Amino acid sequence: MPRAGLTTEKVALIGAQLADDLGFDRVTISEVARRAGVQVASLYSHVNGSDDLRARIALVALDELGDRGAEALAGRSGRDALLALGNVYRDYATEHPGRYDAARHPVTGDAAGLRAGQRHSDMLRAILRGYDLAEPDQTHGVRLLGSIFHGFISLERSTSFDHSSPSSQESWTKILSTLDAMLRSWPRHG
Amino acid sequence: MPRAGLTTEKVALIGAQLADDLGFDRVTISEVARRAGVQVASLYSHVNGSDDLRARIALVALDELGDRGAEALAGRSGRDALLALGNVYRDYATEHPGRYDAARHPVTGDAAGLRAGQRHSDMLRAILRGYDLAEPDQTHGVRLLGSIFHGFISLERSTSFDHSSPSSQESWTKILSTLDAMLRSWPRHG
DNA sequence: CCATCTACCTAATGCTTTTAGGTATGTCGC
DNA sequence: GCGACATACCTAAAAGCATTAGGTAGATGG
Repeated sequence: MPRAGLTTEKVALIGAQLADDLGFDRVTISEVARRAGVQVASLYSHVNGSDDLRARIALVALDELGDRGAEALAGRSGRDALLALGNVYRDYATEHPGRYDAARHPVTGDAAGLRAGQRHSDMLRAILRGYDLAEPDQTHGVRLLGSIFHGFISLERSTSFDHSSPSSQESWTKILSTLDAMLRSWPRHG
Repeated sequence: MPRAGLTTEKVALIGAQLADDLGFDRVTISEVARRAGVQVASLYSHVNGSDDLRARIALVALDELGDRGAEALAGRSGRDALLALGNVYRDYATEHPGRYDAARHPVTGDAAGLRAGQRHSDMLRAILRGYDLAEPDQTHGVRLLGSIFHGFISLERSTSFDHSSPSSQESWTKILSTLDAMLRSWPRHG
């Protein structure tokens, strides 16, 4: 029997695929082993148990999202940047629902997780450079952006918006436009 | 041995308590049985397996949240209503983190779940009566409200906002004020 | 007080997680 | 090529959770 040649990274990727297929909360070491063509116990050389596997899937997702976000933000600012990053998150959640859930999973205390999270808040802050916000309003703005992005995507995915008019897409567009207007006129609402 | 006198409702409440103690994703039929002082198999007379238990916990949370929301909205309108309902959600998430997660759990296809969800979107729509929004903007507004409420609470609870200035509370206040302003000036954004 | 209902039980099966310790495969220095 | 090492993978076993089948006993109502 030829060996599978697994690494920690490959195990995490198989887990990410599994999350997209079955849902993040249905990810199991056993199923990863099955898909890798390997005995269950063998995975414990690569991953430190079930929680560690989930944390590594989260990291995969955060990194992929970070890469897409960075590319989307390059050369854009203001409203364009806002729409571009929002769509990156939303499209990623559609394409990779399991990975998106993983990314929203609290990665408590992990250094790599903190760094990945930092990267995302840095991107949000970069968007705000196109608006005229000084601290502490800039931080409030980062939190507002994060709340709307993740809140909308979460509600949309829980099918709360389904089967009703206007379409979810219309609301998304309208909300981001309103958010843009809000950020532009922020100082006046002090 | 005196019998425990369980009902489906009591099992769901024990599950809800368990969710708050250990986390919603750590809720297990075995642990509920342990806390109820009953054999595991006995729970299957009250609950239709693990997924059904989780769905019933979600329903407990949605109902409790609905009751608190209805009370908070009584006699308030506009900005007051907005702040009151927002604080209901946020405080509930702080007091009952496991139940809050349960409430955000998609309850697919259940009639009671749909009804409970409807109640919450009705409350959001009631808030918007204090602002001057005609359809389809009213629906957009409901979705914006839901996104910000749940998005902020979710991010705040994943500790993304910890250990930094300004405080999470300041951002919450500021964001709700901004939201109020967004809704008041909505028509002008055509 | 007898019949009925049902809350609760024991027993058994199968799945997942995790640890302990052994085997064999790939690689590197000589 | 050939020992020697690292480690990817294995078997085995123990423990926990989910679920089903079928039986027992405590409450309820006529």
